[in-house]
Amino acid sequence: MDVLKSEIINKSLSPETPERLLEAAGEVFAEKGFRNATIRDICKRAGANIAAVNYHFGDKEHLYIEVIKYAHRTLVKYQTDLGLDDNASAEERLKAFIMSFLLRIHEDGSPAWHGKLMLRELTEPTRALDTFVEDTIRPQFNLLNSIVKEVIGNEATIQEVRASSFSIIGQCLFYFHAMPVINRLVPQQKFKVKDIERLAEHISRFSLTALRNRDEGEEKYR
Amino acid sequence: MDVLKSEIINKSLSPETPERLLEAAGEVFAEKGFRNATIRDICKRAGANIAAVNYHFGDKEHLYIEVIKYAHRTLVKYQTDLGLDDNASAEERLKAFIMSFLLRIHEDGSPAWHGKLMLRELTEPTRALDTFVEDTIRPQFNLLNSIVKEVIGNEATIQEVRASSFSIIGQCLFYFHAMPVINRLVPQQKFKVKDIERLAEHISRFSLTALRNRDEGEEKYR
Amino acid sequence: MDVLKSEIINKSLSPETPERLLEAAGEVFAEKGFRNATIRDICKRAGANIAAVNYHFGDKEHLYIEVIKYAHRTLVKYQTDLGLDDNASAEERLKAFIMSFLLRIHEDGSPAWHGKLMLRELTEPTRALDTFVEDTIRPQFNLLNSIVKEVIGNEATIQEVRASSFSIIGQCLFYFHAMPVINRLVPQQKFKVKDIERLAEHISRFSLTALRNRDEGEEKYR
Amino acid sequence: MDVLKSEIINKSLSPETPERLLEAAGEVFAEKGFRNATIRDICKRAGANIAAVNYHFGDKEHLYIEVIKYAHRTLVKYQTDLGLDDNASAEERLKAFIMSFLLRIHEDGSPAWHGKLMLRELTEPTRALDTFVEDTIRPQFNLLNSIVKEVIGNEATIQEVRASSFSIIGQCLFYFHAMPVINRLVPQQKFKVKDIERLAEHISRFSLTALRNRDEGEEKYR
DNA sequence: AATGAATGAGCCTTCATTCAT
DNA sequence: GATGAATGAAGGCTCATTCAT
Repeated sequence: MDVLKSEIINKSLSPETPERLLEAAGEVFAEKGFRNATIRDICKRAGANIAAVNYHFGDKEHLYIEVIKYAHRTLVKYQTDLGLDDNASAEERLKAFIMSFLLRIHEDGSPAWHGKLMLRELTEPTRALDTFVEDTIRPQFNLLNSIVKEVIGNEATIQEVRASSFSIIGQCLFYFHAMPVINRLVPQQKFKVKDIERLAEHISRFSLTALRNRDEGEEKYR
Repeated sequence: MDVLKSEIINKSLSPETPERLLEAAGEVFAEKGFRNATIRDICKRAGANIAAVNYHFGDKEHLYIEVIKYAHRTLVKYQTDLGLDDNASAEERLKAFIMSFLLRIHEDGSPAWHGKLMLRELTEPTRALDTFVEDTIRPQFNLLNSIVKEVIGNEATIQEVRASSFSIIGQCLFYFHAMPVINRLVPQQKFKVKDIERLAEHISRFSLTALRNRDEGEEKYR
Repeated sequence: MDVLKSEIINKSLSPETPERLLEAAGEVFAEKGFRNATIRDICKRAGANIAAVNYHFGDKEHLYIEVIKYAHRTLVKYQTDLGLDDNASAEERLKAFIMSFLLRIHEDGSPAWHGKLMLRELTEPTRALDTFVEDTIRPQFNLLNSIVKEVIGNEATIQEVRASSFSIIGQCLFYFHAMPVINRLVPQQKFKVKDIERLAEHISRFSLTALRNRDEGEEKYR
Repeated sequence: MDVLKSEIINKSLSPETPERLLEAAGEVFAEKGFRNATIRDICKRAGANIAAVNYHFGDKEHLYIEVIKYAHRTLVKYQTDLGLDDNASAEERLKAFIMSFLLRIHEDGSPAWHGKLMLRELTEPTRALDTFVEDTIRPQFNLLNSIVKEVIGNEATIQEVRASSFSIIGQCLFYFHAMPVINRLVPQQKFKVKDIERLAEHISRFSLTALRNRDEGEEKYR
């Protein structure tokens, strides 16, 4: 009986059904993927009726699209400049970018559903990917490109800049794509914020060293 | 009609049912994931009856496990030393490793199902991951670690070596995880073997530069 | 066509789906046994969709359990004292017990599904048997024991009482277990209420005679 | 490997495939019933190929029929007079009949598959029941009737005799039909040969007492 | 004479969706 | 505006049976 009561209280005090559905759906889609997620599960977590998804969003796919948009809005809201002042050096800005990137897809050291969902979208793209790329990813990519270009210097070709950006992003994403494997290869405790900082440190150093000494590599390999 | 004909040809000329099932299942599992793959689809592609999976492999999960093993066997079979002689330098071996790694998970420029399946296993690990890590991944990881250690020099800690290996692998994997996004960010024709070579070139240079000048980074960031 | 019509009538006038499912499932389980009964058949008889069982009862096994409980409730509801007044003799009560027992598992002279289902549960016990024994059978058994004890007299051991009760019940059950054989050994018309009365008469007489003259048997056989 | 070897040895030393199939099928049919028994299981127990049943018996149903016939042949072979001499009294012959009946469907205290199978045939008759009744049951029934008639005396009607025979058989069968319930009502150790003797003792006494004092019952109840 | 592979029908269950209120 | 009941299309799996050797 108390369960029922608390559910009712929850219902009246918490956000309205559509937002509760979005939040619940975000978790479930992130965890199970689009097809393996069930509407029943989502509705149960949201404390909503089984027909609520169809009622508010039409069908499962439209719910998914709205979740992607919702995730983007949320990310944008929490996006900060990480305390950089305007005349920070390119090196500082790169390091800040990496740290921000890592933090955004982690939360309490484990990937938040926003991050997980994006990773899914990379690996198993749906129709939502197009808007997702244009709204969320490309701005970030352009920002990173401009930083990289500044570090390398103006003589760098656009191809070189892009490839270097991908090298940097690839390093970051690896720690989320491959977490199950990493944990098996190098058993360790849970990933904490502390570890994210160390990780950002490593990736920054590795990448900056590569970028700054680019001419050396060029001599030997071209 | 052609479908029928090719099926008949398949049946009479191609390998026996179990192998046809493994091959078909590999494709489908890679494409759809374990749960979204249907036995009906697999059997149809293999030109086998719907009950064939049950007969030869017991159930869907055991089929999947056998597919993972089969993929491992196939990868090992095609593994080569890429023409390195015994006294190749660490730099040469690193570049060969990267090239081999990229080639092994590509086929005609797009990820072969062996590669795709492994990526899936990274992102959505199943019970097969444990053996997969030990049989397939750890040996490669150890090999890479030893190469990296030789490049950096003996003073490197094990943590540094591992982090650097992850940075290298991360760059490689990015081009498979994120292919749909890459294609949207930088529209291009299909990924061909030629592109893989250029890619290996870039990753090698980027990584070697970072490794060789490691002490510089250390001064500035520690 | 009549089938269709009666189905429509059923749907609108008859009890709600869960009860219709219980009733239909009772018949089918009784007739075919748990494993041979098909959900399709049950749903068709209940005029319900194939997914109705899953929706209302979870799965086939839970439906079965509920059918057992439902049968118990139904039996209890129809249980009467058969018009005995409070100071009826033990003999009268035994005869009433037998008559009631026979009537309860018959309907129009042939075993109703409640009865059949119980017989099945005896022969092929499922997990439902435990509760079935405690809820339905043991109370009846205790009642019979007390009547038997009163007829024999207080000097009877508990073992003797039980064995005699089993002898009585055995005679009753035989006419349901073995009906197909009985009909072949002694061809006759359908079993009617009239026959049940005659049968109760015989079993009562046979058993009472045995119980009342128990000491005689004891002399000769012990 | 040893398993394989011993199987081969078994195969060559044990009876020929058809008989091994009959024996195995008897066990499985008795345990699971006709429909729940699987050909795979039967063949595995018989150490035969999955296609052996169809090869030797045509199909599952014909195998079943042959099992019933086989069970009859076996029963007849082991049937004895239990050491009665020719001028034994009706009472002695009744007791012997009961003992023989109980023993025939038990073996080592638990129902052998011959017995179990017959019980199944009573409850869920198949097309095999007709021959089964005529070949196996009716002779026994006639024998019992003649004994009962002798005990009661010649004035008994045929209806009375039959009803009494059924009362006797019913008592016997109860201990096999209802064993799971009996064990729950009166928890006890396993049923041993000793118990069967005691049981035969009780049923004999109960029934003889009833038969001998029949006129008393008649007075009161008719 | 006997076998292992292969078949297709049918079962239980799950799921997104729709209906009636 | 919102709900619980109901739907029908698959999906995984099992089974008796047949095929090819």
